[in-house]
Amino acid sequence: MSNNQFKRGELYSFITGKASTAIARRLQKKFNSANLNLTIEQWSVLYHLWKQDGISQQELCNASFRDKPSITRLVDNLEKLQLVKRVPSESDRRMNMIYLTKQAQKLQEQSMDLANETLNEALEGVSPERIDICREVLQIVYDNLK
Amino acid sequence: MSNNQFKRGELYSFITGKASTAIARRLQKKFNSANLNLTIEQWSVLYHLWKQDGISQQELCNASFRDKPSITRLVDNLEKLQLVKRVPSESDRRMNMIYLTKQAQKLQEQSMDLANETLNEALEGVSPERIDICREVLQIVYDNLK
DNA sequence: GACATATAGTTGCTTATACAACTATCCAAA
DNA sequence: TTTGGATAGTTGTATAAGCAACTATATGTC
Repeated sequence: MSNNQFKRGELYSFITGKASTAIARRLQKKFNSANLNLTIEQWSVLYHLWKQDGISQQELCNASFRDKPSITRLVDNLEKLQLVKRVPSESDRRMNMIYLTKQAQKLQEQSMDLANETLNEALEGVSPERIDICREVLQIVYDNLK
Repeated sequence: MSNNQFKRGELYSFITGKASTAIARRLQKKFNSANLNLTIEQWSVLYHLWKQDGISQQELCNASFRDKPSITRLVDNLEKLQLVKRVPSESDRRMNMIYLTKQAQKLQEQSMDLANETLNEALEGVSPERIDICREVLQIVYDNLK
């Protein structure tokens, strides 16, 4: 310690992700209050499908930075909730393409509003410039380690 | 969206904490390679005890931003690993004071070195000024929501 | 075409988190 | 001194992550 003056005391919270934990908890509470029967993790999978529907589980792994078993089980649970459907690929029978149901499409606007609301609360009092720097630093961290 | 120009696409990774997940995975791999039989979560509890030994489970909850059941079970597992001991408080019989064992004291230096190494890898190419801004933003986020 | 290798997905096991409900103890006010 | 509320910790249940081992399918090479 330390070629970049990182203070030991704050190192710890960087690793454990206290900030993102706090955001996720707040968002989960908003989901619960709105009677969206949905975990943040499930929502994060839907988020990628709202961007592009009908992608494979492997693509969901890459997009959501999760391993294959995690996606298998998240898709299991999302299927139970009737929010997605597994459709075997015709061109490659190893693959499942995951499609949103109409019910899931209906959730997009409300849940994204709650997510934006949460982020606004989280970032209250932080200037756009500083948010941008923070975002860039977190992106570099991710690229350095992924 | 958006009184602070937060871009939707990056909003998501802020919430899911991709950066802190990447850091934690890297550190866990270093622990495994070094044959430290220790999870990141267990390490984060030890971290607070290295700062101050003999605190209560409730104080560990506050320090590590976890709820009581999480700490109960982490302390359970740390006791099984013979890294901490529960000692009933004499002044308040509801409380357990948690003490490090000698074995846990030995882990401090090696594990902190690996944590610092991980952070240096994570933050490679980021200027101290930008790290500092990022740290401050994450602290504000935490304070806004906690 | 046969075979080795890679890829997509699943299952089993362990650890951790979140929430609710519970026990035990403490403390303060009547 | 009793009683009611607060606090410390535990337990049950559900969801999720990480890792290894597994099946099925695809692909490239001989």
